[in-house]
Amino acid sequence: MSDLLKRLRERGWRLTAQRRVVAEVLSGDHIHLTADEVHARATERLPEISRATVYNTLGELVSLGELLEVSTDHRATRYDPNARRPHHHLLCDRCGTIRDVHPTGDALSALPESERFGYTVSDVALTYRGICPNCAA
Amino acid sequence: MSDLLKRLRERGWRLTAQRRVVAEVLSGDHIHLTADEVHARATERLPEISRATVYNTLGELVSLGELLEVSTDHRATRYDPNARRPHHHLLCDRCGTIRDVHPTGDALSALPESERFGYTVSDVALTYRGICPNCAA
DNA sequence: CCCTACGTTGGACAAGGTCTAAGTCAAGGC
DNA sequence: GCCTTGACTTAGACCTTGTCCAACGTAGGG
Repeated sequence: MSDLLKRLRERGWRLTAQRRVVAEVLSGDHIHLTADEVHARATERLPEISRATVYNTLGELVSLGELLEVSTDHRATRYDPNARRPHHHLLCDRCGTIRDVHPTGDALSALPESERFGYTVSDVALTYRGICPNCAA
Repeated sequence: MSDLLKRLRERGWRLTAQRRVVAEVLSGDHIHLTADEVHARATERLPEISRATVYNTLGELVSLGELLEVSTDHRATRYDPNARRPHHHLLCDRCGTIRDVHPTGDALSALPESERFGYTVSDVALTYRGICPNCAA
């Protein structure tokens, strides 16, 4: 959080109340909010913050590599603040809850050259699906 | 295709011209159309077919397990007719082209019990990202 | 303390998808 | 073959998610 803001300042970010609030709302583990949820929580602390600013800020954080976009299904994109540590996701099919997980092995190297079709492969996303203990009960 | 229609009849599907056309449009390998693309191609063969019917039919095929939804980013969901053979996807970040790929190993078993958080895990989706040879040139 | 370029705002707009009420038609029964 | 009926289709309104813009506000260098 403070770390994040510091890094952003060093990269020429102007530090506004809105950006601070968005960064605060996103801090923590296993946080995967939609843009609207970020906006709702930000509004609690800074009532006048606009949707456009939330989208702008999220977009900037994504291109700076501080935030990860997670698109699970065709609904709203979620944002994952845990972008600096590589990880994958475990998604509950019923309630949509997401957990960060760390499978064994390296998924990237599991794709043989013959299956790359000439692509330059740079990244891989793994999403496990299932039912969380809460929904199973 | 004919196989597909036969399976659907056996499951009580009423066989209409619209459903036939949607099934036809989707047949083939490495096909990953958006709902709108399906609608456009279906319209060539059956001009009056409506968007709602295309969405309905796609949704039904997905719940019958004949079609796979692929949501790559926040843009339109794509539909993959290759649902009966397990496979994963390789996506071009620039133009959005998707290829079906078959990595080595079993991604499902790569998630240790300690990383399952009590979830009943049933499925895993792997999406490789990169640049396709066309866009690289 | 001022200036100015960067940031924020609200509202209009666009794309993707869902819903509904009214009309149509596949297919089983005669 | 023809009727009947409930499943299917239709057009269009509507919703959600996300983008764009022109006018306004302000962080931070000088």
